Amino acid sequence: MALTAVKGCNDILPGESGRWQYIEQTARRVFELNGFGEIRVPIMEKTELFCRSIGDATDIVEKEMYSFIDKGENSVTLRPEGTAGVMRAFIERKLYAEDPIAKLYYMGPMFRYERPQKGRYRQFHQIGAEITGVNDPLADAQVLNMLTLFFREIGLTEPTLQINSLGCHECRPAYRSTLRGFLEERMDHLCDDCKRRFATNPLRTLDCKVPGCVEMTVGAPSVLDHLCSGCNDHFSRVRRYLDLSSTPYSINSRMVRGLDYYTRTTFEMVTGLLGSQSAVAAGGRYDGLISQLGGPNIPGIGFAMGLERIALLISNQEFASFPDLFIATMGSGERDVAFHLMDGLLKSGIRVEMDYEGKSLKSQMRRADKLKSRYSVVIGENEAATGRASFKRMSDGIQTDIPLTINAIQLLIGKSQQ
RNA sequence: GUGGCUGUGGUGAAGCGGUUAACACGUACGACUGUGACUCGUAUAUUCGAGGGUUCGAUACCCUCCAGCCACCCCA
Repeated sequence: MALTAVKGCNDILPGESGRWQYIEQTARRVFELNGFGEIRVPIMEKTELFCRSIGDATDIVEKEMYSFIDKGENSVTLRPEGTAGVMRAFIERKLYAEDPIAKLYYMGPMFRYERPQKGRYRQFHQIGAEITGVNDPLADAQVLNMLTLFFREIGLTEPTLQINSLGCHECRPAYRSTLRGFLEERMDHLCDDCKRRFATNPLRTLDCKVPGCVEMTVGAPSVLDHLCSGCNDHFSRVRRYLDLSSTPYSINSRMVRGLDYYTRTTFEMVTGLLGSQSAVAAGGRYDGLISQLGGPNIPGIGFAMGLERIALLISNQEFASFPDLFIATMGSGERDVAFHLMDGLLKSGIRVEMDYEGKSLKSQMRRADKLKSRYSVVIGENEAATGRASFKRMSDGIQTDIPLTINAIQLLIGKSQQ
């Protein structure tokens, strides 16, 4: 194969795109119901934006970014996630000036230079939502309820909500050193990865899969026991609101984030059905991000969900649609008649296919069958002359003789539609 | 970046040193010269991911590369 797609980049073919449209439409409906408006931002940003928001020391920034120098010698990067660009726009376009409370959603491709595997690609797609300007845990709860509603609407009960609190800039550093102290004593028993994590991100040792590490961290101090009173109060109110709305969740005090900007509430929708990619949606609060990017001191909370992963979870559902009518023709003069008829029917919203190339009637009928057309009609000399034709219902072969007019056809097709 | 597995037509695959590269599905056309599905017929890989090597001979054995999948790291 001479020309192939870039590694880890996929084509979504017509047979599959219906599934994607369904996910996107459901998200739009649920998010807009909750008062969110779509924001469309570039898929490319200055590299610096991601370094400053996601964090210089994260894996995303250190090794996964698609960055390059453009002809103006600026370093630009294909966005590895959506929040940074949305917040950049929020600040740059001064959306906060009119209303500090913004509820925004976005969808589109993201890019990370990783080895592809199940449910993870170099170009992947996310749908995300953000609320700015609300400190109150009500915002956290609304976001979580909306996410839960989305999965219910999409027909999935499997992913379950897990929540945690990572504390704030006050209490997290203290917890970090407490945890380090705990780990230091067990250093010798930790795996090599965890020894490295000890330095870079000690919280990550808590969800290491190596049995030895799991064993060693059994009695590890929990973030939730080390929250400051503000964070503690915030987290308990989030839980209260979730209980109030009967939103199912579980607390996972070992849940960690890969991006630096998260504070307080973090959450994931997790599933056991996607191999090692368990998270189908994830997010959290990011109270310091906007000011860190040079904007006003406004809090935020949001999430992103992975379209590929959701598409895998609903891959058993069917989304195909079929023609209402297939017009077969006998000669070139009749094809003119058929084309004119097709045009009129299309303009009145009836989905029609016809033969394009003057094939045999047999071939045309086979095609009508293959396309799963509901009806077919043959237009020959007779029909063209009399203006009447037999419309065949493909499911049972029953033919109905009606005039070749838009109205009559509309009536026939509309009638059996219900 | 690391590891494991796999690469035969549009698809699923058999073949494992000498075959017309089996079979099935799909696709196209036909059997009815005005009607699909079922049935039947015909066609559909000069070539086995690419390049080397071993051999009289390699799709098969060896090496290198490439690609895909899955896993690790990390993550949606």
